Amino acid sequence: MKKETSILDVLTSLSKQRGFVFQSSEIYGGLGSTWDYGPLGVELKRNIKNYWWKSVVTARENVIGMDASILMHPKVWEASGHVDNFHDPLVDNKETKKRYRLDHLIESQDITIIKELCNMLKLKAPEKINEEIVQSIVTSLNKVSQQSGEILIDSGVIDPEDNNVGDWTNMRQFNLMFKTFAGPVEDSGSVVYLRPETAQGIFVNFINAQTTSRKKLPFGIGQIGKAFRNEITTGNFIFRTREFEQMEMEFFCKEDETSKWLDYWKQERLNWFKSLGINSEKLRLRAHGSDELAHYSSACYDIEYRFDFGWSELEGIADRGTYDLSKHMEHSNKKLTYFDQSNNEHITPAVVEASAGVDRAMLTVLADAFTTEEINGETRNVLKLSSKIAPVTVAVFPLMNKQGMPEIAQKIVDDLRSEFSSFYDAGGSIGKRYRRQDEAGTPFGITVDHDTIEDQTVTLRDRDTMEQKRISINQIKAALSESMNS
RNA sequence: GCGAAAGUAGCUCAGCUGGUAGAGCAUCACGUUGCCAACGUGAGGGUCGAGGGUUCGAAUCCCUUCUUUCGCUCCA
Repeated sequence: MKKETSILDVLTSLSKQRGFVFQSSEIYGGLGSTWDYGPLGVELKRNIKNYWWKSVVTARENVIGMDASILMHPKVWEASGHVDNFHDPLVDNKETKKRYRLDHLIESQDITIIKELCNMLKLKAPEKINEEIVQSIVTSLNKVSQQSGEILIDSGVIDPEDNNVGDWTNMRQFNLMFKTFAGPVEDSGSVVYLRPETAQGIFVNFINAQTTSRKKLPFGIGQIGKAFRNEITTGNFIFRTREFEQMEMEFFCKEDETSKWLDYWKQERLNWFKSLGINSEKLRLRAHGSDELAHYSSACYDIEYRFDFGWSELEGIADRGTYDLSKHMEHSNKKLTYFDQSNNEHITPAVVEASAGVDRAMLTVLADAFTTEEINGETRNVLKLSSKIAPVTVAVFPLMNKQGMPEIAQKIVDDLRSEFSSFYDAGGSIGKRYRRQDEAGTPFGITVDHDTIEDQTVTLRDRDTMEQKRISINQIKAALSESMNS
C-alpha cells in the first residue's frame, strides 16, 4: 500500500470537519473503535434507517416490525449457540509473531502430530483428521489452558509460516460477547450479555408477533437496533466496530421454500443499495462457500461493496433453516410452531435472514458519493448523496444581505422546514455557500435575488449539475417533492 | 492481543542536532462585492495524546500508557 491519501482518510477528516462522525470520548483520548454521529451524521444515519424501514417493513403487507431489548435472558445465547460457538481460541507463535485460530492451526498439522497431541491429552488416537477430533483437542486444551502452550510445543505443532515447531503461547479464548451483570450484585447468577445480533430478539418473539399481527406464512419481522461484539480487531473507520447497529429482517416460510425466498431477498436487498444511487459496478452478490457458512446456515449470500480497502460485506442474506426456532423450542420447552391450515399440520417455520449493518451502509453511501471535481481551475468537493437520504435536502440563500432578501429567504426556509430538512445560510459569498452545501451533500439550493422582489421567483440549483432554473416561490415544494421521488 | 508506523490549532501539516510553538484552510466580526471556495482589516483557538523521567531548560531524548492506521484473526 502506498502512502497516498485514501478515500477513508478523506472521509474521516471530512466527517470530523463537517459533523458527520466524531471519535467517541475524544476529549479523554478516545475510546477504541467507538464513534459518535454528529449533527449531519445523525440525519444521514436516521434517513438510511428510515428508508430501510419503509422499503422492508411498512411498504410490505407481509412484513411487520418490532423492537426488542438489548439485554435478554442468558439462555437465549445458549440456545442460539453463541455461548458455545461465539469465541475464538487463539494462540501466538512468539518466534514468528503469527497468530492462529487454534482449530485452524490443528487442522493444518500432520497426522503424526495430531496423534501425539491426542496421546498427551489422553484422547483416543484418530485414524484421520476430521472436525470432530479437532474440536475435542481444542476442548481438552482449553481445560488445561495454562499448560496448553507447553503441550503444543512438546507435541511438535508446526507453524505453517516457517515449517518449524512454534514457540507457542498458551491458548486464549476471545469471547466475542460482551458480558455484564444485571442487578446490584455481581454474581454469576445475574450474568447477562449485550446482544451480539438483533435476530434472536425476533426469534424469541416469533409467537407473540405472529399471533398479535395475525400474519400467515410466509411473512417477515424486521428490526433495527444496536448490537455488540467484542471484536479482536476493529478498524476501517466505522466499518468494523464493537458497538454497531443492524437492520435485520427474518422472513419465516415453509422449509421447502427457503431457496425461493433466499433468491427473492438477495435481489431485493441488492436493488435497495442500487436505489440509493450506489455505483452498481462496485456492488456484487457473493455466494458463501461451504467452508464459510456459519453453524446455523445452509446457504448464504453477501452483498459486497468495493471499498478502496477491498470488497467488503455490507449485508448477509442467509438461509437459517429451522435452526433458530428449533433450538429455542428445545431450550425453552415452549412451542414455537405454526399451524398450517392447508395441510392441517403443525410445522416449524424456516427462516431467511437479511442482515445489514447500518454503519456500513452509511460508510458505503459516503464513500460512493464523495467526488472531487475540477471547476474553473478550482477543486470542488461534492457528496453526491441520494436526495432520499441526504442530511439536508434544501439550503436557502439570499444573494445579498440587503434589499429585504434575507427576510424573504428566511420566510421561505421557515415554510419549508416542516416538510424538508432545510438550512439557511447568509455567510460569505454565494459561491462559497454553494460549495459548503456541496460538501455536505445537500442536493438542492434556493437563492433569493433581485428578481424575487419583482416577481416572487427564486433559482433552484441542482448540486450535481450546478444548473439553475427559475421557479416561483409557491412551486418550491412541488419541485422538491418531484425531484426527490424521481 | 502481537508486529510495524503515527499522534503538534476544528482540518491538513511544518517545527533541522533539546532553548517554553507556526503556516494554509476553516470559524467569528467589520468593510467591500454580488450566482459558483473573491478581497481587505482584525479576532478567537494549542499546558504539542496522557503520565513519569533525564536536563538549568523537553513538542524534540528515555520509559509507561491511551488512541489511530496497516497486517494476522473475525464479522453486520
